[in-house]
Amino acid sequence: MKDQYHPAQIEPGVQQYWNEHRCFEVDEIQGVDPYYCLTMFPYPSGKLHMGHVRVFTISDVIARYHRMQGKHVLQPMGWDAFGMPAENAAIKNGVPPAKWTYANIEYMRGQMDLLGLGYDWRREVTTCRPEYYRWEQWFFTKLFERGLVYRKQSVVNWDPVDNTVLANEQVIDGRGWRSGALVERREIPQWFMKITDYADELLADLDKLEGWPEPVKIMQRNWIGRSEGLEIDFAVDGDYAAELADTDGVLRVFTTRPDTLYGVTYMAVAAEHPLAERAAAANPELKQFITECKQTSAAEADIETREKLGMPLGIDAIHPLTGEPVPIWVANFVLMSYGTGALMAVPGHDERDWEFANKYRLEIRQVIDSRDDTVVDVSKAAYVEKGTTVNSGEYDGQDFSSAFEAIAKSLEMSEQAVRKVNYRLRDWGVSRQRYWGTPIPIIYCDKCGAVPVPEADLPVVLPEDVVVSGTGSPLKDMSEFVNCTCPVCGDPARRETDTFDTFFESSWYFARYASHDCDDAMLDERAHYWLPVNQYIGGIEHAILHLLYARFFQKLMRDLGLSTADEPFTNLLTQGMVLKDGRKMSKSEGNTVDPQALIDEYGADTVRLFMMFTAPPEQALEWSDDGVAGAFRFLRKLWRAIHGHVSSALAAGDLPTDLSGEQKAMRRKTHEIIAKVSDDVGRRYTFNTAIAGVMELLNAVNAFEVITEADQSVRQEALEMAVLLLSPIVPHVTHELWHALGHTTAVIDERWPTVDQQALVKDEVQFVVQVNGKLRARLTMAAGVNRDAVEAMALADPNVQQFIEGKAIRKVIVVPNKLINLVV
RNA sequence: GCGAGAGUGGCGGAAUUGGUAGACGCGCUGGAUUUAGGUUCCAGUGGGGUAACCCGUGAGAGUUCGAGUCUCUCCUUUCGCACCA
Repeated sequence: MKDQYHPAQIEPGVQQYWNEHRCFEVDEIQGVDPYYCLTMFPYPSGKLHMGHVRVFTISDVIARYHRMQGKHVLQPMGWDAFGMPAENAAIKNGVPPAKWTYANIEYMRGQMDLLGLGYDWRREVTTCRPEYYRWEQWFFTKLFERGLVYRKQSVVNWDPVDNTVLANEQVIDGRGWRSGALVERREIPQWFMKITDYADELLADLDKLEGWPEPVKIMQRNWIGRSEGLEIDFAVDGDYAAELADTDGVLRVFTTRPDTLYGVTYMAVAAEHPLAERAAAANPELKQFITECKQTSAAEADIETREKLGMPLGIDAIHPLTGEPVPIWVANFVLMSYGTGALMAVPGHDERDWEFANKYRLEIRQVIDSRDDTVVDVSKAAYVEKGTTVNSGEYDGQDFSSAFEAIAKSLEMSEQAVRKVNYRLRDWGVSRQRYWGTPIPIIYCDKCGAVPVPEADLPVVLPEDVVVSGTGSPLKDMSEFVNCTCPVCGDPARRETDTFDTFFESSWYFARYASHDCDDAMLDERAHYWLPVNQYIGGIEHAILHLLYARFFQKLMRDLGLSTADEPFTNLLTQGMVLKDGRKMSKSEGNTVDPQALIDEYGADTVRLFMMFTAPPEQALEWSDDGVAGAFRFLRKLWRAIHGHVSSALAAGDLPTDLSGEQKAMRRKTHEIIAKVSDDVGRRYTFNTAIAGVMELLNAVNAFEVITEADQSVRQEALEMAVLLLSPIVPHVTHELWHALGHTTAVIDERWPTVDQQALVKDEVQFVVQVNGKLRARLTMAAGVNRDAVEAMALADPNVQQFIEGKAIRKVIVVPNKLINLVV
């Protein structure tokens, strides 16, 4: 054993050992306990950043820990390879996106290997390869046959100068990022998937996901946003049959509060609503207003944070119960994509409606009174609680549910309303007007319409040798791609040039790892062996979209008979970001730290240790150069301790049965730490406290004086345990140290240590004595001492006496083996 | 605007079930060894006070024998908001 720790001299050799012994290659062996540990696969952006290093290390530690538990562990890796950055790089450097992407993958894979990450590389999945995306094209055509996909008009950000669709990210302060032009919302036809058909199941199954963080489940519940209410039809005064053709000639709105129907004093529609368009045709001022309304990005956050503006259309709706005319307004906060793009406004009992009414001097009418003493004054603020109906004609004096029922029944009878379950969740628009993505496998024929590409003609291969200009997809100009024949009638036809949302690829890759090389089906029986994923790890930023889409796809794959699992991920760990100086590490902030330089300087183990020690995985991690140096120092200290131990003249044999007090204390510490670290790693995933525990153990070892062979044996045990407990986190150095401690086996093949309960037995405990909840003494007592004895000891303490002198003891609280509180 | 988190020494964090606030590490101070030092070792390190002790977990209230932990109000901040991945 070398007397100094030199990571550069050991890490390549250990990695070579893993490769030669194929340590991470796992097959579908029966009679073992499979464990599928998965990291969210990265976008190949160029080189690894600290966020990658963090999430990969967390996963690798979990995978290695479960391997030590005797599980048959699969940990695969792949590339979410389609996306905008490749197109941006192409515009900037003139390199085709494919070439850029493949080069990045090669480089990043090398970096992963340097970090000692234990992947089964045989299963690597790269989403931009036809072998991968052909199956999602196939899947899409199957869903088309089942009626789960459809095409409709939908809003995008339109750059009127570059004549191109922009992503929300490409809209900066309402302007196109390249042209600087004011962005408009524009409607174009796009493909949608009916995720709302699965809304109820996606909602209900959240309750089954016991291994998911509660906040993520809450966010998904709120995102799905199931609400029960009424869809109410308001007749419109005048002939608007054409504009309202979709809703049978009426203005249809959804409400969860039909009990407030008598409080409706205006209606509001979205700028894109046909009624608004119609009214604008005859009113230039209104037309101007609607144009301005549309001059924001399509992002909901932008729409919702704008100043609330509106204008009357000069059209009235007819109140379905009172027959009164109700003015219809266009308002910039009404979303065409939610509900029917129109709403009934009850300013007395809805905050947003109130603000709008207050601003435009619209009538505010109270129709709900409180059920307690609260004074309701709707001229001051909206009263949004459920209460008792007032000013509601024959429905007065009812509580929420009876008013709801009575009004619902009445309107159902007259066919002016239906009960409806509404979702905030919208169908998933999967079309992107971009080149670097999976071609949507659809052919447009003048005679036959939109026709899915037949299975025999799949994949629709994306041409990789292209020039990207930044003004729309190059596919549109490639006649050899666009021109084709209709698979139904054989007439000349045109191919769809839009590509899939990249969330499409990331919604099923976890399943493909199991069947990575299957070339005659999307998945095969191997998927049954591995799915569902036991542990999924990734950034909290994916809490809603990616995780919801992946859950949706799992259910679709199940319903197509490809998998049996209802849910894709049994346990989920969401990891926090890596910050520097309190800010997100990013190129634009100019505060990135290159992991490569750190690996070169300190070795992979130090980088891994720092990442795991500095913060618990769910929290944001603050970068610190000094912290990295500290992690390195700890590994050097461990190395030195073991070097000193094995260089001593004393032999370590079996542990003697008759131990001294110091030896017992050392062994107790060792086994307390095994118990703590096992809980921290296995149950709590608090790797930071696990490492702190091993640091404590090493401090105790260094303070433990070794004179006899028995001492040496006690120390041998402590050092072996430290090495085993750290081995998932710092696998290279522990591989070497395990050998140094005299073992011929590889540490990666060792089992996780178990606690010797005998070693934990304590003769004495420390009691905390409080007077009125304040610490006044600490007393050492025999373990298991009874309540009266504790009280007597506490009362006898001179410092305690000082505080209880002359006062009556009213109450005594004893927490066994821990604390006594005297209340005076 | 809506939804979900977070806030504890100079810094990262610990306190797992309402029970000793500050484990472990970084930094800093003093000392020893070496003096080539980004070496190692020892001691100290929340604030105030000679001390006994008092104060202290974003702010304010509340529940409790006891609150960093539970409840309410507020402030700050991070993430997501459907075309960033």
